[in-house]
Formats: sequence, C-alpha cells, structure tokens
Amino acid sequence: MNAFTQKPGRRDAQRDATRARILETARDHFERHGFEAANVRAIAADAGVAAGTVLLHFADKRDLLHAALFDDLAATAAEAVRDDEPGTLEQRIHRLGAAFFAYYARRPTLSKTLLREALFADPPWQARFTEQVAAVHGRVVALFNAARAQGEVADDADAALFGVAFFSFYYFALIAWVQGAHPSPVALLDRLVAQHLCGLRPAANVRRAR
Amino acid sequence: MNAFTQKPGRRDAQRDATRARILETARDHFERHGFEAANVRAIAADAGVAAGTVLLHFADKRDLLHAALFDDLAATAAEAVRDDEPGTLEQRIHRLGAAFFAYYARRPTLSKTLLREALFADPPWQARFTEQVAAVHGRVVALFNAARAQGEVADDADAALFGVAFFSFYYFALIAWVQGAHPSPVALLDRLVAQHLCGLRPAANVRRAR
DNA sequence: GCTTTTGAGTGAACGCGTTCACTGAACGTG
DNA sequence: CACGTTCAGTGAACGCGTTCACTCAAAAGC
Repeated sequence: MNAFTQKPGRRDAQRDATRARILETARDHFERHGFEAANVRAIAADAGVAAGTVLLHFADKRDLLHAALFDDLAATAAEAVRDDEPGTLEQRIHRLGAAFFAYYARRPTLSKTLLREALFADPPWQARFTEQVAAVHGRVVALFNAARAQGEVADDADAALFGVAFFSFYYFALIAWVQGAHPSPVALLDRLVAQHLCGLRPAANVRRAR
Repeated sequence: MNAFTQKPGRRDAQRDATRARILETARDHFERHGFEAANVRAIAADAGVAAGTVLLHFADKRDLLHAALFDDLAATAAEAVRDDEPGTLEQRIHRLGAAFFAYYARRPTLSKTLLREALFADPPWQARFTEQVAAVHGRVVALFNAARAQGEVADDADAALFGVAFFSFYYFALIAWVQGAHPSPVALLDRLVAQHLCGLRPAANVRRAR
C-alpha cells in the first residue's frame, strides 16, 4: 500500500462490484414486477449471489428499493432546482412540480410504493428525503422572493409558509393521482397554487381564482 | 323458518360471534404491539381459533386492521361533521381538523400505519375512505358557504377547491406529525388555512397572514 | 328418520423476507 | 513464507403471512 493512492484492493473492488450488480438487478426487478411482487431470492440469483448476500449489503428489501431509486430522484430534484427559465411565479412553480410528476409517471408500476416510501420513510432514508424536501422548499422560497422583487406578491407575505403550502398541494396531487382519483396532478397543483396566491398578491393587483 | 323473521340459525350466530371475537382480539393486539409486530397466529390463538380461520373472515392482515379500526374513524368523522357550534370559518375548520387529529393522537403506536393505510388503501377500503373524505369535504364546503353568507369570504371564491386545499393541509400536517417533523399538526393546519384564506376574503376586508 | 349439501373451521404446507453460525480467500504481520 | 485475522459471501433455518385440501356439524331435501 503506497502513500499516494489508497489502493482499492481485490476485496474492496469485489465488494463494490457485487453491490453494484445487486443494485442493477434489483432496479430491473422492481420496475418490472413492482415492489411486493419482486423477490429477493430471484434478485440474488440473477445477480449471481446467495440470498444472504443481498441483505449483507442492504438492511432489508425496502432499503434495497431506496438505494436503487434514490439516485434517480436526487437527479430529478437537482435538475428541477437548477431550472432558471424566466416566467411568472405560477409558471415556475408549475415547471417545478411537473418535473417531479414526470419522475413518478416514468415508473407507473412503482409510483404508489415510491410515494408511500418517500412520505413514510424510516431512518436513515427519512433524513435523506427530509434533506431533499428542504432543498426544494428552499428553491420555492427563492422563487417566491424573486417574485416579490418583481412586485408579483405582497411584501408582507410569508415565503416559508408558502413553501409548506406548495408541498401540501404537491403531495396531495400526487396521492390523488396514484390513487386514481385525479387524472392530472399538474392541473390540480396549478389550481390549488393559483387559489392560494390570491391573497398573497399586492393589494393593487388582486385577481381571484374562480 | 317462518316468513316474518329470518331466523339467525346456529351456524350464522356462531360465525358472527367468531368474527366479533377475532376483531376484538385483533384491535387489542394492534394497539398494543403495532401493525407489523402484531402476529396473526397469536391473534387467532387468543381468539380461540386456528390461524386459517382469521383469514377466512378477513382477506389478509391489512384487511383485519381496516375492519378493526374503520368503525372508530367513521364515528370520529360523524361526530366531527355533526359539530354545529358557531364561530368564524377558521375556528370551525380548526375544530374539524382537531377532532381528526385527536383520533390519531389516541393511537400513537398505530397512527403512522393508520395514516399510510388511509392514504394508500386498496379496494374495497379505498372506496370507503373516499366516501368518508367526500363527506368531510362536503362539510367543509358547507362551512365555507355559510361563511360566505356571513360575508366572511368573497362571493366568487371556489368552495370546492377550498375543500381540496383543506385536505392537502390536513394530510400534510398529519404526515409531518407522524414523521416527527412538526409537534403540533393543529397549529400547522391553522397557519396554512389562514394564509390560504387571505385572498378569499371580500375585497373590503383583506387581512394578511404573516 | 335418513341422506345430501353447505360452509365454518382446521392445520399442515408453501413462499417469502430475514437471520446467523460458518467458510475461505484476501489481507496484515513477524 | 508462514501465521493469525478480517470480512465478503454462503445457505440452512426461522418466523411470518397466506393457501387449500380436508373435516364435520348444521341445514336442506326426501
């Protein structure tokens, strides 16, 4: 072992390769069969390891799901937050929501499970989701403040609380969608945000949502 | 068998008694140990039947949970909707939310599971929850219209959409509470409703939430 | 009263997620 | 190079929810 580079070592390399193989196989199985129908033994067999090996690398089946899909969600979040196209607050909020809805729409078999796991995650995944929610919340607050600078919303409006309201609407729309109660989560989000913003406009510029 | 009364018959009576015994035992086990930790074999043993009998009366373990606790939720909902004490729209909405929060607070061990099952229920329970949500939604709309008659909210405000916003806030506050992110769901609900109502007031009577 | 049908109740067996005592190859040390 | 140590990987075993061929007493038909 030299002082410059921490040599990976055959053992570490093997372990990382095994872990990656399991993860890739798991992603495939989950997206094909859904969460409940996916079989840990089958994933292990396809990845060329014993059943026990899967649970050596991941705490349990749900942990495997999180590990397999969290990266994608993080990438979606990073991209959505990076969006800097101009527009009204409503338009920018719309695009933010639409990016996340697209993430779920891409995985129809898994979206119900994904949403459930996102909302009701246990540690350590709970902390990671909270962190990501905080990042998006921060973005919403930033968009709100930018709109305030443009005179789009009132000076005394509570930006942080608006961010919370946004998440309420976002999650409610998602739940309604996965439960089949509403065909278009984006449309529902737009309407709710529009009604909420009614009272947050400058006094001179009030427009009501019907 | 006479034409007037459908005689229960020993068999029917036995079956109903068995079902009731299982349900009572299940309720006890669920509230004591939580959903995952509760054991179907143990419930069966305590109810004095074989394991298979439990799943003869209920489709699966989750179905048993629903059957064991749905009545309580329905009673809570019925009582909350019946409340006719006077007050401002915000006060009445507050009481409505508080009644449901109290239902969950009464079952700290189960509340996370209960909420998850309420939001992501599968048929046939999904239909029953939808029905109950619709009833409460109707009540919110009625409260909103009553407030409108009092001149508390604008004539052209969308009452149905306000009802949807209420549920968004209600569920978000509940989720935040069971996940430990917010200590008081009622306070969060109040603040969100107050901000939402900003823009729905008559033009002459605008007050902003900070 | 005797026979047939019905359906509540049974429990061994199955598939699944998960555990853990064990194996052996890679690694550090003299 | 020989030795003990570490740790990725194993697979039989466990507990659980769930299934289903079976039992037998109650109801229905004769």
